[in-house]
This record gives sequence, structure tokens and C-alpha cells, in this order.
Amino acid sequence: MAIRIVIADDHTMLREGLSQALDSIPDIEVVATAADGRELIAVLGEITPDVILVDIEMPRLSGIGALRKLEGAPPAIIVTMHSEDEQRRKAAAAGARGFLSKSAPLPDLAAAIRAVAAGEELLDAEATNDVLNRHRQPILDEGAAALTSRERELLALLASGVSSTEDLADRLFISQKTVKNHLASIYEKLAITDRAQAVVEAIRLGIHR
Amino acid sequence: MAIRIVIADDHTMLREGLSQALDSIPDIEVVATAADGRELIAVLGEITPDVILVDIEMPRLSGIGALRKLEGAPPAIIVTMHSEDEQRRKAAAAGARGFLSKSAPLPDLAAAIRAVAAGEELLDAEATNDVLNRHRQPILDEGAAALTSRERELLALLASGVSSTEDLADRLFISQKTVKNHLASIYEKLAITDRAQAVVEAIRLGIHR
DNA sequence: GCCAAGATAGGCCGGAGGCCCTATTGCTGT
DNA sequence: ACAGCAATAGGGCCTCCGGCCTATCTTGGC
Repeated sequence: MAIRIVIADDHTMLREGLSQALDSIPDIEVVATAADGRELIAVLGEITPDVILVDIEMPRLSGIGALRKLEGAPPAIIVTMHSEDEQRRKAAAAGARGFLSKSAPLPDLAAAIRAVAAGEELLDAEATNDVLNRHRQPILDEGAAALTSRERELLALLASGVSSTEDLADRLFISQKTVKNHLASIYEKLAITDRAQAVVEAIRLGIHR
Repeated sequence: MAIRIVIADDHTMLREGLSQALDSIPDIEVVATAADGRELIAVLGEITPDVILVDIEMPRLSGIGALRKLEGAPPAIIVTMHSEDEQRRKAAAAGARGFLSKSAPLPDLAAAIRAVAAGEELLDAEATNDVLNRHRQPILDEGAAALTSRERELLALLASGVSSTEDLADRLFISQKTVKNHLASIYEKLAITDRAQAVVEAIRLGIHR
């Protein structure tokens, strides 16, 4: 269902931080991480993700070096600190399908992952922006995508701890009856049965605030 | 209540990634981020966090440079990619209270934040490990810390979507009555009233899986 | 101009959930 | 030895929640 990715970066703070941030996006799932090129190769021997995110600067075996050894591996997005054209060229030559700076915003990274997972390429610096724009929207599950705006509002409130029918009605300026109707509709779409499960789903789908 | 921190790093992926990862720790709250030294100074003009995390390598104004201008600012932890003694020395001279490599594991970073917030120092490379060990445990809210192991188990199940009394009882091999008793005790300790709010709190406190 | 879908609101009913009590067993620390 | 607490279990009560249906009004698409 979700796009399964592996992250390779030697700096734990970036690796684990990015891992949690991406994992919290509903249509992206981080299935493994690696601290250098060799670990990445070992990981890909065990599991096959949809996309891999690879840092260039890594000890023992660099990202570019790892890609060269990984013919036919999952499509890779090269992520780097100093994004010079020289490195972009090398990355492309090593078989990368995308190229992004670590200074790129997270939504762009998410869009790049979706784009590459869908078979697109992000190597040309000029064309990249257009490709990203086409993949801005998260691919939600079937039910979640069918939620109406009012249902999302209600769900966000629920996920913030407003659980009683009365409080929900007051916050949305509607009758308690309408709150129940919306909830029933949410339950059906998300295939759940009560408010507690609704909170679980709301948070999983990133419907907050 | 929670330790309020600000993160300064020019690479968005690390900044935002780390921000989300740290924010998900119950006793840490990221109140702002900055993309370079000048932004950091501007941010600290507006708000006063308990601890600041500062990268050294940043455009316009480096982390060290920013610290030199920030006499009397909140205690700072310097975070860097290449942790050489030379940099550690400079960081200490600029008034930093802690020094960590970006390759350090996240739990160590969290421990460092707690240590510095409590007034300790992490500048001596050898002593750092002992200090960190003294701050491994997250500082949970009063109520959450009082939860028993069985209550945590139940809460974790709830947060995974097992919401009915019957299912909870079956999963824990206890009677439905005992489930209700545990829940009542959880409600009291967390100052909440129902299962939906319990899910919100469970996830906020990191009680999962 | 019409139909579908969303937002609103109501009724009715059965059962689940929350609240208040009591009680037993076993472990832990003093 | 005893107090305290965690874990277990039960009874009774009453509210609120979820399921099922109907209905109106508005909006947007074809």
C-alpha cells in the first residue's frame, strides 16, 4: 500500500530524524535504514523497498559507490549536502533516478519519493520542479481520501482530545445530532467502529491540528 | 512542563526531521527552528527556550559565530558533522554547554538536552558518557509516570486500534471487568474521561507497539 | 435544469462504556 | 509482620454512543 523506502546516511540524527518524519507521512513507510554504503547493500540483500534515499558522503563506501555496485536495485534518490552539478552528473551516471539537496523542504522530498516510485525521473535541475508539483498530494488510503472537509475537521478535533459529542458540537457550531452523523460517516469510510479507533486513524493519517 | 528547545541547522531535512523526532519525545518540545545563525538570533529575540541546538556549519553566520554574539542566551548544545577536538575547543570558548556529533544516537541527544536543561555540562569528551547515562529516562508528566506496566500494556493496545472491552480482555487474558478497572485507573492518572482521549495521550506519550 | 453529494437535523433503541463500591491474592519494602 | 500497591474480579446504575432511517437545504457538475 504505502511506498516502502530505505534511508542510507551516516549521520544518525539525520537518518533517524528523517526516518521518523517520513514515516509520519501516511503514504510513505520507512522499512530500514543504513549507516553507510556497505550496510545499504547488505540491507538490500534482505529486503526490496520501492525507493532508496542515499547520501553521497558516507564512510567505508559512498552513496555513489554503492549505487555503482547495485545494478538493477530499487530506484534511488541521491540526497546530498553540497549540491553541485558535478555531483548531479556523477549520480546520474551511477544510475540514480533523482537528486535533491539536504536543504530541500520535506514536502519536496516526499513528492520526489512519490514521483520516483511512480517511475518518473528527477535528474534535470530545471524540470525537477514541474515533476515535484505533480506529486504534491499524498496518496491516502481509499477511505481516507473519501473524507469530506467537514469530516476531516471533526476528526482533527477528536485527535486533539475533544471526545464528547457535546464538546465537538460546540466547537463546530452544529447540533450534537450532526456530530453523530458525521462520525457515522467517518466510521464507514475508515472501516472502524468507534471514537478511539478514529483517533488512531486520524493520527496515522496525519489529520491533526 | 516539557523542555522547550530551538533547533538551528541549514539543512532542511535534518532540521525538520530532527524537529519531528524530538517533538515526539514526551518531555521535549521544539518551539522554533532556524536555518542559519542570523535567523537563530532573530528567533531568540522573540522567544526564550530552555535549550538551543546549534549546528556549526551554516551560511551567513555560523553556529559558533552566533553563540559569540549571544552572551547570556539559553544554554546551547553544539551539533556538528565532523567532531574534532579543535571544534570542541572553539565551541566551549564560544560559551556552548554541550557538544555532540551528528552521528550520535537520538537517545543520547535527548539525554544531552535533559542534562543541559538541568544545568549540567557536556564539554569534556570523556565525562560526557556518564552525564548522558544519568539522563536516559524521559521526564514524563506526573500522571503518566505513575502508570503501572499493565496499564501501559492496555494503553498500547488501545493506541493500536483495539478499542472494545471484549477485544482488550481477550488480548490481555483477563476479564472484561478488569479491563474496565484498569481503564478507570488510567483515566484518573491521566486526568481524562474516555478511550478516545486515552488514545491521544498514549500516542503523545509514546506508548505504542 | 437536474441529480449527486455534502451538511444539517431529528427519532428510536439496544448495548457498551464510565462510575462507584467491594473483595481477594500476591509481591515488596520497612 | 504488616502496610501498601498492583492485578485480578464482580455487581449495579445510568448515560452516552453507535446503528438504522428519514428529511431538508445548498452546492457543484454535467
